[in-house]
Amino acid sequence: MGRPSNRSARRAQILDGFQSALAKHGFEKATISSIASEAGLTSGLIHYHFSSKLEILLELVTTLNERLEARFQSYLAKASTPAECLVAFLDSRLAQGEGADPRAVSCWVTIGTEALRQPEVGEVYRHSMREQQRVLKKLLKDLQVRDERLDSTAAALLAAIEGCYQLAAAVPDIAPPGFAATSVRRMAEGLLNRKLPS
Amino acid sequence: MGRPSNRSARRAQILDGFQSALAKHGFEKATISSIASEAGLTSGLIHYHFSSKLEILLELVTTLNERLEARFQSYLAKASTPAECLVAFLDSRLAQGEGADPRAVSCWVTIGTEALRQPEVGEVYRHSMREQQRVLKKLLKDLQVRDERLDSTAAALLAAIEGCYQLAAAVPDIAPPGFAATSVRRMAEGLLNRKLPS
Amino acid sequence: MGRPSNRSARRAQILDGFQSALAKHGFEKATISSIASEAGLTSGLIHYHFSSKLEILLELVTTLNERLEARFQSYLAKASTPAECLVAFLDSRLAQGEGADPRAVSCWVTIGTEALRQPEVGEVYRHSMREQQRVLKKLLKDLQVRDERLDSTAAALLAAIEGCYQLAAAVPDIAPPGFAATSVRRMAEGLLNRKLPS
Amino acid sequence: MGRPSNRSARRAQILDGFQSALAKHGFEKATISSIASEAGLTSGLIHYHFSSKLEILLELVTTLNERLEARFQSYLAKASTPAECLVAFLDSRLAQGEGADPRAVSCWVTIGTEALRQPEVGEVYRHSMREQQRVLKKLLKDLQVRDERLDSTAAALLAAIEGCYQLAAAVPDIAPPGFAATSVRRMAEGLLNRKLPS
DNA sequence: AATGAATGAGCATTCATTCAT
DNA sequence: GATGAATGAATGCTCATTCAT
Repeated sequence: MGRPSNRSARRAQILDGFQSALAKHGFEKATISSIASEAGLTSGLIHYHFSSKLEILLELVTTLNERLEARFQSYLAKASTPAECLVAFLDSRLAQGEGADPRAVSCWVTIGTEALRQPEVGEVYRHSMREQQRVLKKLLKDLQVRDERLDSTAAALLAAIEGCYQLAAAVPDIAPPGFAATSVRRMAEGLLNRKLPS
Repeated sequence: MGRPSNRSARRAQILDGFQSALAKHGFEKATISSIASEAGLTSGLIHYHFSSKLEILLELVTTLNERLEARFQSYLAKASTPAECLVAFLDSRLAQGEGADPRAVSCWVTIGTEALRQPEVGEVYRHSMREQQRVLKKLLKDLQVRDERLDSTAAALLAAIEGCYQLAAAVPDIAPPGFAATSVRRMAEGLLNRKLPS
Repeated sequence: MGRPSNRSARRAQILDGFQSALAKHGFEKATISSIASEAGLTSGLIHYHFSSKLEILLELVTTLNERLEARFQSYLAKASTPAECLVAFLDSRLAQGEGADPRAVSCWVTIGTEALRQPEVGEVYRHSMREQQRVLKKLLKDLQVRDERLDSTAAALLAAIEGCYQLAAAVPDIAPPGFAATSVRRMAEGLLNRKLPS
Repeated sequence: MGRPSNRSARRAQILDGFQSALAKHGFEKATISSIASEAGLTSGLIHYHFSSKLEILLELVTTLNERLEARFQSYLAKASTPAECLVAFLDSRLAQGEGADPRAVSCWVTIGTEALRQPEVGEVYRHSMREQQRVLKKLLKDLQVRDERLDSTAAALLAAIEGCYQLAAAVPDIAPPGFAATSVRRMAEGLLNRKLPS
């Protein structure tokens, strides 16, 4: 009956190689053969599993989103009050330690820029940001944030998070490691005009 | 005797074409010929005035920094208290209206990603961020921020600004235009634990 | 499994095309596409098998050296006395007939000039000349040449050979074809102050 | 009446810059602007005085030939016997000391290779070699060399000289400096089957 | 005479993608 | 599934030459 399919394992392997190449070289310079070599495969095989470089990028966005969501759920498990839930969201994005992934941060920053050029990347990036905004708005609503402020408050938090990614990737020594989670919590306090649990 | 030099005018013209190409296509795809065509010049001339594409990028960073600094000085002229000075800094980066330049924001986001790959871009980008941090720390010190918090507070504000740039460029309709200045001021209030003038 | 490699055959084919292009146009003007067209291949393929034009040149030097050495060994097989061995060396470099290769001579003259500019070419060219000098010195020593004269005698013979190449390539009708082997043998006699077998 | 013409001085200055550039970079890479910069002039001026790079090269050949001829005449002034005249010829080409010019040697080697490609360079190079052969044949005839050997003997001496140039330029340490004049005299002795004065 | 801007063709090299095996 | 050869378009950069001043 032929050999068993290893399709999904190979695709994961390629995604992993792609992340390394993307973090190191950026999208344009993450050549198929650099991806292959990071993944320990030959270049011809990449196109057997993915029809184009863009398709790999799009799948990576999905993967990264799923990982973030999983991390959020795991933080959420320990939260009970609405304030703790918001902090869980922020921490799932910014806390150091288990689940933190500098390579993924680098990739995400790169994807964010690529979103400016490639319509399809823009689409999935915007979808991701809007989905996060939707989640945040629900959390903020539970914290009694007024409706007309929900959009901009959520957007501001997302901006702060993305900005922390950018700084972490590009100027890592501008502040002590781990400053991001604390600082964004404080910034959230400013936006909400109330204290949040630490 | 001899033909008069138009070097600096041409370089400015090329920089302008480069900004357009960079904002539209990103660094790799901002080809010399696309830069030339945006600038209304021939491609050979680009390399007559700049020795490499990288050199154009580096000069653009300088130019953008100078423009930001000039905008800051103009806002500063209307500020008197330390709190107003801080707001002047934030507004010079984020306010809509005179001096706001969406194309420059797009370029800056792209430069920030390019800083992850090209050492020389990384160097000037980090220099720019550290210089802004230095300025911010002085402003924060005047607002009685404790010394051990200066670094991370300044870094957090820079992160928020960079994040707003990213969102403005990639997901412009995530919040009403102009939300950034207001939101970052509120986030600053959270970091400082005090009100700021609007 | 997988497509069988034709790497070494292709590399040989490219080397052959390179020799033609080099002999006709010189190094700078032996463009990748002229090499490809001499070899009956497409230009992209050249860079699939060689990382740079320089690498092709360096490999050609190796090839030419090996061919000369092989020709020398074949002449040597018929030699018995030390004098005959020396003549075998000279003939392997200069005799017409089997193994003579005007195109290779042209290439070698070009390589000799390229050795003046490109450090890596200079290195392999000098290595080749020194190796030949080493061999010659051994032959000369067997002919009782005094130690303090070995270096300059060997160098003089090499100069005479290289000069014959240059003349053969650039002014072919300055003397009857085949004059070189005889003349250099006579010049060797002057250097050694003794007769050599013809 | 305008300013006085400096045409010939400028041409000489350009020729000098060209020699430096040619010796350093070879013909193809001796760019107009490198010539200009070696000459301390601006690039536009080169084409005011010479219509093309090739024209500069051709003029350089003339200049080098004239210099060699002058050196020969100065050596000849001290010669009386036919043998001394031949030695004067060889020494004018190879002796160290006054009039020796390593840069010119480098240029000549380069010109000799360029002669293989560019018809016009080939023409003047061959003309130069044939003219030298003509002179040599006269000198050899005075030494009683048989007519049927004149061509090849003269060619062999020219080959030895050109080969010494090549080695001096490309492998300078292959033999002690100044070995060339002595060695070529000995080689001439082999060709003539008689002693020559030292 | 002299300067330096401008042109445009040409080059080595890269790379996503296709395809034969 | 897998390999690696092959293609061909694209790109940054170079440079002789021309020309306006």
